[in-house]
Amino acid sequence: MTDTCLCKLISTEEIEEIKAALPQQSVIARLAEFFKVFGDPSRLTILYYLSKKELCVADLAALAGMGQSAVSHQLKILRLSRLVKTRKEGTVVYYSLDDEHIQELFDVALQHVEEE
Amino acid sequence: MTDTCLCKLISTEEIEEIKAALPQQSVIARLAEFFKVFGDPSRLTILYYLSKKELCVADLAALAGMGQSAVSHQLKILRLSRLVKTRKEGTVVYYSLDDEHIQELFDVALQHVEEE
DNA sequence: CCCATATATGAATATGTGTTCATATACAGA
DNA sequence: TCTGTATATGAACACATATTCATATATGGG
Repeated sequence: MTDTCLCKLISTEEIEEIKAALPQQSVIARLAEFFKVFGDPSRLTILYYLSKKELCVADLAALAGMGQSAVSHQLKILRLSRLVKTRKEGTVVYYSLDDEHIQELFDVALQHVEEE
Repeated sequence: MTDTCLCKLISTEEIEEIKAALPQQSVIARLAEFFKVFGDPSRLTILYYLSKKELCVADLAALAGMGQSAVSHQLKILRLSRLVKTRKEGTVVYYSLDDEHIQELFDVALQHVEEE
C-alpha cells in the first residue's frame, strides 16, 4: 500500500462530506449479506420456484434437481435471511416467499443481464 | 438423497409448466454472478462512493480504507461485470458507475434490510 | 533516456461456502 | 409403541474468493 497519492484529487471537505454520508458499516455488512444470498444459482432457482407456488422441500428438490439435504441447507439460509417463510402440515413443511421485493430485484437484475 | 416423495403434492402437468417457465440455466448463472458482485462489503463500499462521484483508484483506496492492490482487484471485478467504466488521464484512471440500475438495487435492498 | 508515480497483475494464503453423507428429529399411522 | 417418511443438522471435503506482498506495466516530467 503505497499511499503517495492520498486524495489529492478531491478536497478534504469533500472527502469528509462523502465519508459522512456512507451508510454505517453494519448496514453495509447487512446489505452485502442480503445480496450474497442471491449470488448462488441453487438459491436463485429455489426462489424462482417459490415465486410461482408454495412448495414442500421434496418437491423443491425434485424441481431444482438437487438433493434433499442440499435444499434443506439452502432453505435454512433463506429462512435466516427472512426471504422465505414456512407452514407445517404434519411432517411436510411448505415454503413460500416472505418478501415482496424479490420479484423487483429479479427484474432489475434481469434488465442488467439482458443488456447484452 | 431419499427421493421417496417425488412431487406428489403437485400434478405432473403443473411441474412441467413451472419447469418450462424457469429461466435458462445460463441466465440463472449470470443472475447469480451479478448478485454475487454486490455480496461483498468492499465492493459495496466502492460502488457507494462511485455513486457519489467519479474517483481515481488512490482516492477510492483512501476513502474505503483499503490497500491500492485490493481496490484494483475489486475494480477489475466490477469492470468485468460492466458495473463501472474508466476514463484515463495520464497515469490516473478515473472510475465511475456504468449502470443506472445500481441505485435502484441499493434502494430495494435497503428496504429489506431496514424492515427490522 | 531515466526516474517517479499510478495502476494492474500474479502468486500465496487464509477464510468462506455449497454439496454430500450419515444421522437425528418430528410426526402420522397401524 | 413401533415403523415409515419428511425434514433438519453436523461433519467433511472440495472449491471459490478477498486480501496481501511483490512486482510488472504505463505514463509524464526532467
